[in-house]
Amino acid sequence: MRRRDDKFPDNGFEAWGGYMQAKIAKLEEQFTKSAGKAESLSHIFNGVSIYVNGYTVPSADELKVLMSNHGGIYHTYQRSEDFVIASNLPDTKVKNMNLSKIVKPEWITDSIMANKLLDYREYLLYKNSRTQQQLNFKTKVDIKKNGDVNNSISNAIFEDMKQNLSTEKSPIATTSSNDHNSHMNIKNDSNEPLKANQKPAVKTAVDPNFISEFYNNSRLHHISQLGASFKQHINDLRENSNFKFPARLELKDRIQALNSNFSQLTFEKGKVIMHIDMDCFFVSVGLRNRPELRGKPVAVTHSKGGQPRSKRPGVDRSTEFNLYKQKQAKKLSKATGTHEDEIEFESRVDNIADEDDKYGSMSEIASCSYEARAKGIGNGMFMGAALKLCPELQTIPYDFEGYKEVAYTLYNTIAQYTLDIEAVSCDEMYVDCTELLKDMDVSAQNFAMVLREEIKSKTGCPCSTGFGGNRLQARLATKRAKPDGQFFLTEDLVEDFMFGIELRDLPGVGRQTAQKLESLGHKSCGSLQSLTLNTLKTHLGNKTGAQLFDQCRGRDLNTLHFYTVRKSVSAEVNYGIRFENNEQCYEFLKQLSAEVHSRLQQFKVLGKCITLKLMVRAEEAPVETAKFMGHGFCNVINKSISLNTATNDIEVITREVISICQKQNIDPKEMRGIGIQVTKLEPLNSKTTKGAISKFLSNKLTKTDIKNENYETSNSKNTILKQPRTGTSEYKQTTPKKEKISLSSPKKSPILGVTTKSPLSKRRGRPPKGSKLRSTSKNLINKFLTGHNSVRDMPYKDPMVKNEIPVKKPIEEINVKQETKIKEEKPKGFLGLPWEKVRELLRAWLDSGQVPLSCDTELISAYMREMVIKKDIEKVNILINFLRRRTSEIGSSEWSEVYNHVIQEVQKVMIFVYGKKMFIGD
DNA sequence: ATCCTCCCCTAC
DNA sequence: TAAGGTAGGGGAGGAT
Repeated sequence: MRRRDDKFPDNGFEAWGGYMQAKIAKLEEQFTKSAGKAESLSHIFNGVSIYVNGYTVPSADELKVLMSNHGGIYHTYQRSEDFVIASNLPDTKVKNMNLSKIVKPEWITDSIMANKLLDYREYLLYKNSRTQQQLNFKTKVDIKKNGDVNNSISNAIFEDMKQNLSTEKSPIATTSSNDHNSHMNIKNDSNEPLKANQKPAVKTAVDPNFISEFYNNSRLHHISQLGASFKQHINDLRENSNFKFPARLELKDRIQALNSNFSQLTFEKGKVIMHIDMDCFFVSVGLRNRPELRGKPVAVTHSKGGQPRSKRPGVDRSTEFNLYKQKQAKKLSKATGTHEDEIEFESRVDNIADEDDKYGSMSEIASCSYEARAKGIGNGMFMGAALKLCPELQTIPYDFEGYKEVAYTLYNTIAQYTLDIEAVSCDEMYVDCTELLKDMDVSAQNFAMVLREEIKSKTGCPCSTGFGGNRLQARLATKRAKPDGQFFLTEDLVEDFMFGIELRDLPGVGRQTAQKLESLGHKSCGSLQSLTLNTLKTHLGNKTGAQLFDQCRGRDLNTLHFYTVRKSVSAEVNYGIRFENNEQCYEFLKQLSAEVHSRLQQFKVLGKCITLKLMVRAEEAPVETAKFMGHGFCNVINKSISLNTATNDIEVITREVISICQKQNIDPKEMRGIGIQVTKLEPLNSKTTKGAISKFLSNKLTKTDIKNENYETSNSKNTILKQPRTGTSEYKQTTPKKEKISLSSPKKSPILGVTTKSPLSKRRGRPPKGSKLRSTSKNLINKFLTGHNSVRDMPYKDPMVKNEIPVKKPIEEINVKQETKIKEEKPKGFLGLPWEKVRELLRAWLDSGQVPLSCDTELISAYMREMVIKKDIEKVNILINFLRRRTSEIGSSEWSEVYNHVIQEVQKVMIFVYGKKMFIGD
């Protein structure tokens, strides 16, 4: 079934062929290096992809089987089942496989490459069907002239195809019924041959490959994905690190070579938090190899510049723009009490000319240089408006590969020295430098200087850093430092500094909040300080109000999060959505579901809640949108469905979203945007490792334990949630009986991924008012508890307590005993404590100078287990580090046993929840 | 009270 | 032409 093109590289398309040849040569090299077998790579174009050395890459299905036989996960690119290729297998594993049939993961690790290959395949498809035709060589010239092969390839090919196609019917459409043909991406609505003077219709979401092409070009998509990948990157680095940083030595050398002494800086609370951010990231990356543009106003955008276009029929920009403005005015008047007509505000659609005007471009500016900013241009602004402000504005294209490269360099540079990093986005992070600076015994100033220099020399891009005693201060300091600078917001500066900060510059204060605050008469932090906490809460809500109250004083209680856990997975497309009928809409939902499914797999999660987001043209809005293929002025509909069991099943997702969509009863012609979101996530591993865990737990739970009544049941299925009652009878007394869930209303454990819809809420509750924690207890923790804060006084926060959990009997387990009653007892008061209290408590316990009681150890273990289950493992990590340090300082065997026990307990749950152990340094 | 759902806001 | 994504926090208001 597979055909083969043995004329490679293509002789009629040198620039492109040459480019591909180089790429493929590189692949070959990698292949040869790892396998030692390959001789050449060439192409087939049967809709499958590349093949190696005369051996075909297996089909998607074959590859799936092959990979999974070796314990790997198969990946596709472009969401088209026929295009490969990547696995998550380690090299060694791949080497042991039949390599001549497998494509190594690193061959194609980037989407650009995948796209080029896809393009190439398309081209070959195309060429093959037109063997008699000579290609137009104009594209070659264009490529040369442009000098930017990477970015002109697709367009060049496409242009070429269009030109050739315009004289006859699409060759692809005629070749066969093979649906790979659809990759041609040339839409011909009428299915009639295109006339010579007819242009092919534009691509919309109806095109089978639309999603991948759109995502390829979407800056926001790239930013989002890349940002998320760094959160994961930091997680991974932390997990695999021994937290020793040999590079610090060399860094210290460089600092000492500076031979400059700075005074010791003091930051609030002795913390040194650094915020680091690349300066106009996209532009800087683009300027690396465009030195001639340095110092000029430059913007990164899709638009090539002010070439006026002819008007699309039906476009009515002013009507649409007015709708945006009205909506904004309405919102503001509601928020501020001012009359709609009296509100003045700036809108993004101000200053946009008509489509056929030279200032009419509605291409968004992703990033612009400081020279451009000086003229009033800003990120997110439309190109038309920007050109009005600065007609000499230079534009440069996106370079997503470059962003990735620079971002990785940035992260890996910092990660050499510390892993106390919170990734914010691909070009921005917070770093807790407290330990680092102390350990290296260097000044923050020197450290910043050398670090920034290193980043600049490695990436060719400038960055700025800000230092402060908390994340807010560090962030504001960075803003002050920009561009290409550093700033230290020391303790003594905070008050004055904050006074002058504009509210809009506070993180979390966006357009809406800023305008609301302005309507209250406040523009700066200094002025907002005159408002009371309650006033703020009244106007902005409890949390936001309190946050703002702190923020305008330079306070920030939020700590850095070094370890992040994803809470939702989604994919949406709000561009190019134009359906003729419901079938097209459902087909798109199917494809988008596939995208979401693929992401769920990628992140190894299942979800229980599926939300469909629809953007529908508002009745008053013109049918033809102001922005080409944009969504225009829309109403947004969000509808969600909660499943009984978490899933990542593509069929289920597709079925549910289509079902939701049908219920909305929307004219498909009016759809302008579609998104699918999956929430209430659970780790995929909790299901797959269930068997192993159970086994582990059964082994762990010896008969003696059971006899000793440490557990009230012999069934071990849910011991993960159970708190062993180690010895004392105190727990029994304190467990309020009425909280026991009777067997007659079976509830399932959420951690096993089989929670029914309701129990989460049901099983929560306060302890009965009268219930007292054993105040007579001799154990220290309880003394501490009672002495410090009576449990009843604590904000009793979701203790996740179940006293009794009926065990769901796995269907596959026939031998399981029938007694499914499990009793769970938890030291509720302790588990209800806020984390800070626990830390305090832990410290008090460790400093008590006494021999630890096992019941105290259990309390701590139980708390940490719950934290892991709640996926709050960052805190667990901190507590464990603290515990390790202190127990090793104490040095007694009892305390080290305490530590070991806690670790063991935590790891058990970690494996259960995350599928792997937590990294714990030594 | 405490939840859930839908919606808004913010950030990059 | 143009590529208006994605995740998280939080609030309003109804259901329980």
